[in-house]
Amino acid sequence: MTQTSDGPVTKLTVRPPGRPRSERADRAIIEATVDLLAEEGGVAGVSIEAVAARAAVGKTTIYRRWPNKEALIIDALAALKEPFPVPVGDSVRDDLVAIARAFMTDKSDKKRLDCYWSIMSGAERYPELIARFNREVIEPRRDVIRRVLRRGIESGELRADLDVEVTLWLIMGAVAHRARAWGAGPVPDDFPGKVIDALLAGIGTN
Amino acid sequence: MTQTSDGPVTKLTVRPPGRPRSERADRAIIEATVDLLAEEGGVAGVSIEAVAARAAVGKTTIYRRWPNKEALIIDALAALKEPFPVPVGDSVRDDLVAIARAFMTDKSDKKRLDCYWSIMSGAERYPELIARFNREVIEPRRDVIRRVLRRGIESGELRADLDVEVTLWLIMGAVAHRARAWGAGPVPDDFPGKVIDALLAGIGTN
Amino acid sequence: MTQTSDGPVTKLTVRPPGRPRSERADRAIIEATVDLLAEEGGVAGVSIEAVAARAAVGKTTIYRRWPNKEALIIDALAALKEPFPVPVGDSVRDDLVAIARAFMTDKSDKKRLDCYWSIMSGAERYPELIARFNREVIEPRRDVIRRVLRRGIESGELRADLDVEVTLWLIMGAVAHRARAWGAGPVPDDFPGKVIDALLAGIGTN
Amino acid sequence: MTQTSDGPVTKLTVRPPGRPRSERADRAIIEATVDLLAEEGGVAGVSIEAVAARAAVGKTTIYRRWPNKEALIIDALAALKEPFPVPVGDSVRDDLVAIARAFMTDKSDKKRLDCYWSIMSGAERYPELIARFNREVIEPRRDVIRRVLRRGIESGELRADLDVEVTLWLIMGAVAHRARAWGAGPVPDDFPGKVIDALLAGIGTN
DNA sequence: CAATAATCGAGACGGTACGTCGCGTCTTGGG
DNA sequence: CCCAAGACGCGACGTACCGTCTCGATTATTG
Repeated sequence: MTQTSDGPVTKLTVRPPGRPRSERADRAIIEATVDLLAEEGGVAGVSIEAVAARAAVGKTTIYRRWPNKEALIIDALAALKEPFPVPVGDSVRDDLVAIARAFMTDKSDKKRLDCYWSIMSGAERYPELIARFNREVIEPRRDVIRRVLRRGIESGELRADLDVEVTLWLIMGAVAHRARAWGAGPVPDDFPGKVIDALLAGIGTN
Repeated sequence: MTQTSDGPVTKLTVRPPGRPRSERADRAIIEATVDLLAEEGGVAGVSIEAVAARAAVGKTTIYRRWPNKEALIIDALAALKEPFPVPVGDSVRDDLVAIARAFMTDKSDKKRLDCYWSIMSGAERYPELIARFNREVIEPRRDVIRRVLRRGIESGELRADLDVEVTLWLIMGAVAHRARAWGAGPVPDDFPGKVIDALLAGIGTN
Repeated sequence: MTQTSDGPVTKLTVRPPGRPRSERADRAIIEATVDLLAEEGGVAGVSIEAVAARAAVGKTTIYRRWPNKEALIIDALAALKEPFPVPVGDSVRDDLVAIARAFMTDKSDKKRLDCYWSIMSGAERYPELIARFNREVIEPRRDVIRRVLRRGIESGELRADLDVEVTLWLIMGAVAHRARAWGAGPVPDDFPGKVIDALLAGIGTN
Repeated sequence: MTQTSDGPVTKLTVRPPGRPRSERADRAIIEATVDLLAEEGGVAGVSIEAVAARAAVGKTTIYRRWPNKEALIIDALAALKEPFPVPVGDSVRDDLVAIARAFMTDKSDKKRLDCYWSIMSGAERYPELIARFNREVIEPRRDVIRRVLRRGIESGELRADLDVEVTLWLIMGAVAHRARAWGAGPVPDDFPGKVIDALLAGIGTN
């Protein structure tokens, strides 16, 4: 820190010497990575070489920023992450349906959904990736459901003795598994509603 | 079935000419495949090269039997597959809990469960694999639940207007997702019971 | 040595197990190397990648045979080496002229001459290369001149007190330097004769 | 020639605006280049990167002065170039021997000789370099020999029908080739004398 | 003295080649 | 005909330099 400044210091980080890293390259690399992740359908389909080619960037430029493919994809993930609003509708039931529907079809574009599952596929080869993905993308969304459930308990719409975590697994599990559609065809439009209603009413006779 | 033929039985199956394939190799390959699938935690971790090395077998010996990795793993899967009995207990509730518990922890060893999830992870890189896996391993187990649910409807233990398929997704989803335990730690012993009870009673206040 | 043979052993080397190395690849690689050496005009112009591409061969196949570029070029050199006949003409003078002319223009194709100088260029970056080149290609040719000179001394055509090595440097030096034609244009046809004649007669007045 | 101007002399050269180029950098770069040329033993061993590192200078500082490596080395060469006096001794023979010896061992240090051959090695990868080197360093020295030869012809010490150019190739070739000493060890002290004497007397028996 | 302008070192840029690894396939001699 | 061994062509890996291109900082001269 070479400044002898007086007054409130505002510059907390000094720019390092030399040519600064190109933000254009940053963006191009992340975009190329996300595109390949969605198109190739899996972490394995994303090669640094392909990313470099598509981003019109030298491999060096990628390796200067990320030590390996996993790290690159983790950061590309961040580009997918975006705040998921807590819905506050008239009823908890409608909110849960809305969340389920959003999660299954993702209101944003197809690319994002493709990436989600591409990442889940690669899974265990890239444990750090899956961990961060859960922490930064999945868990926030689980938390949204958690809040709605707690609101429901307080408002009396849901049972007071509800086990929130168990309910979370029921909702997330049904939604995520069905969305994956392992050979079961596209998700019917009324599926989210049916799931939540079944869950609310229970399947037992009293 | 290679028979050693005794007595007057006419030869129904002719042994092909040349050296017969080594059954020792067959077993070693399948075992190595299953081990790798469980250990490496993913289809990608299973390379023909690695299987051959672990089975102490030439790569040719593998490729003579299976056209590709996918086919090999499918057959290795069969080694894991075993009949899943339809439980007929005193109550449908107990049966469902038993099924859920069995599915999550699997009666047999850890290896089997690891393989299940390794395969699910591989996902769309190996569509044929996942398809056959669903058909031969998953669907039979879903069918067991289906039967129990139908029995519950008939016996009056479950609601008459129950949507069986939706219920299936709820049970299977919760169970499978939780078993995968994406960072959530080991499955508590009472989890299956809690899930089924929550589902039976419903989470809404009538 | 696993053979229990009787009689005179002829098989001195047993073929190693596995698929034998492709002689076609051997040839293609050497040829591609020589071509590139001649065309690109320098060791630096020969890249393993380019050799592999031109020979329609994987890089692995090259690296399996040679540890690095230097080693490859050394062996490619051997393909250029071919016996240089000791001329036995009517006079030592004519023989020397013939040798000089052959060395400058090389009776074989242009490619060989290009390679010679390409190798000499790379020189110090590849000391082992230049050493072997001298030993296997240059020195044999020097030896041819040496023999002719000795014959001349015996026959009385050359001075008895001739220093053979010094004479060698004179002949080889003039020839090689002029052939290199550092900006001096193509070698005139009568140059070899002029050099040898000047050398024979001496430049001094008695 | 940057003059510091004194007295009434009108300014003939105007110092350009802005920060003047560092003469320290100039010197450091040239010195580093010469050192690398001698040490690495070849044009290829001289990389701008290496020069910049050794001169403790930014690469920009080099590229601002010279458009490419070739140009840099050409200028570095100039630092080596120094007038080569035409010897006028008692006899042409002694003069030739002196020149030959000087050329082989070079009065100045080892570094200079190393550079000479490093440059000659680089050859056709750097045609402009070799051309200028010949023009500015080699040819002047050839010219010195040329003058001595002409003087010898006039004085009757050398044959009147002498082909000066051919003789030049003989002397320069022997000297240069032997100095390069491709594996032939250090140059014996009496080599120059022997070469010139052999050339003067001729190797033939009249 | 402030403005101007070319310099400086540092280091990122796109690119090419390196030598290595693992893939799935092919091709041997021997059992 | 099977088996092991291992070479084949291929493609991606991560590294090292290359020559070029910005940067902020420095250092002279000029208005």
